[in-house]
Amino acid sequence: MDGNTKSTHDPGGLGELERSALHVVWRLGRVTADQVREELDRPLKDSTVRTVLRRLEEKGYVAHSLEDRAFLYRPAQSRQSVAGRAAKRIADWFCEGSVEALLVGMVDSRVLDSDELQRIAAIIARAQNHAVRTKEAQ
Amino acid sequence: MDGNTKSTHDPGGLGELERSALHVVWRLGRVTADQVREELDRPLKDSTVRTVLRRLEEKGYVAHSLEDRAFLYRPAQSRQSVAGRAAKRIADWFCEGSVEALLVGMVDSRVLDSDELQRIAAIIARAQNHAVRTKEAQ
DNA sequence: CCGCCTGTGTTACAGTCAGTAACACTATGG
DNA sequence: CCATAGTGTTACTGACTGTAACACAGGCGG
Repeated sequence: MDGNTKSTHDPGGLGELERSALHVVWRLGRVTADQVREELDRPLKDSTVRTVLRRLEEKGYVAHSLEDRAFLYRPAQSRQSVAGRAAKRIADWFCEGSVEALLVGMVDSRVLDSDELQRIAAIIARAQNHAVRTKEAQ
Repeated sequence: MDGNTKSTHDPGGLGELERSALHVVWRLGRVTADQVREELDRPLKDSTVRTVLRRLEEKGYVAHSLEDRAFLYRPAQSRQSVAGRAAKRIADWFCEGSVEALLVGMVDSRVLDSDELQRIAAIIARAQNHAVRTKEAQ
């Protein structure tokens, strides 16, 4: 088992509890471990939640600062960014990196409707243009 | 502990070797375990590859049939389908199921360019319409 | 001044999964 | 009837995650 096989796993993969905790951090913005614990449906010990948050921090998903001698966690990456890069990984894994192929796959497997795709593309384009114009105007 | 926590993992998640093997199956279409082994860069024992293929079958990614008293593996799901549904999972996990939000995230995190998205959407729409018209014509 | 409360640091264990492979078994052709 | 080719079974290891206990430190009320 030479073990050199390099992180056999999805790097930065998240367990279910880790995702739930991350969601809480995203939702509330700045939270203590205890607040996270309260938000989670499962009854968990304090130390459990703190461990999860620490691991999330090690993985770069959240960050913390000391506020009033207590840890305040906050997101280190936006939901969007995480989602976007996760999608990119999927494209890398199954579409040789082609995002186009991924979109085709989504339409193909009825995860996404072709009309909807066009609609969304238009919306995004508009938002983008608007942002650009707004920035240029300043 | 209690162990009821339901598959703490990415369901249907694939390891690196499993993905590689699956790619070989997709590429060659119908293969024996030994052919897969030859295609893989890593030097692996026959039994290793057979185990991987068996697990891929258990997970529903490939299927096999006996041909000339040897196992011939073939894909059970298309690359597209797997990619599409993997993307859907990402949307479920990080975008509350909204594929739209996922696409926004991809543009946002520069995985996908807004213009490119529009271009792709147009291409897919054309392909779709063409397919529909072709089918209707028959 | 001292123990208590609150919050952090550290360590650990069990379950699951993926990578890897040895060994046992069976049928088939020579 | 045996060698060979191919399948079935079982196992071990390391990583990752869920889960938590226990230990430690610094203010605060008495």
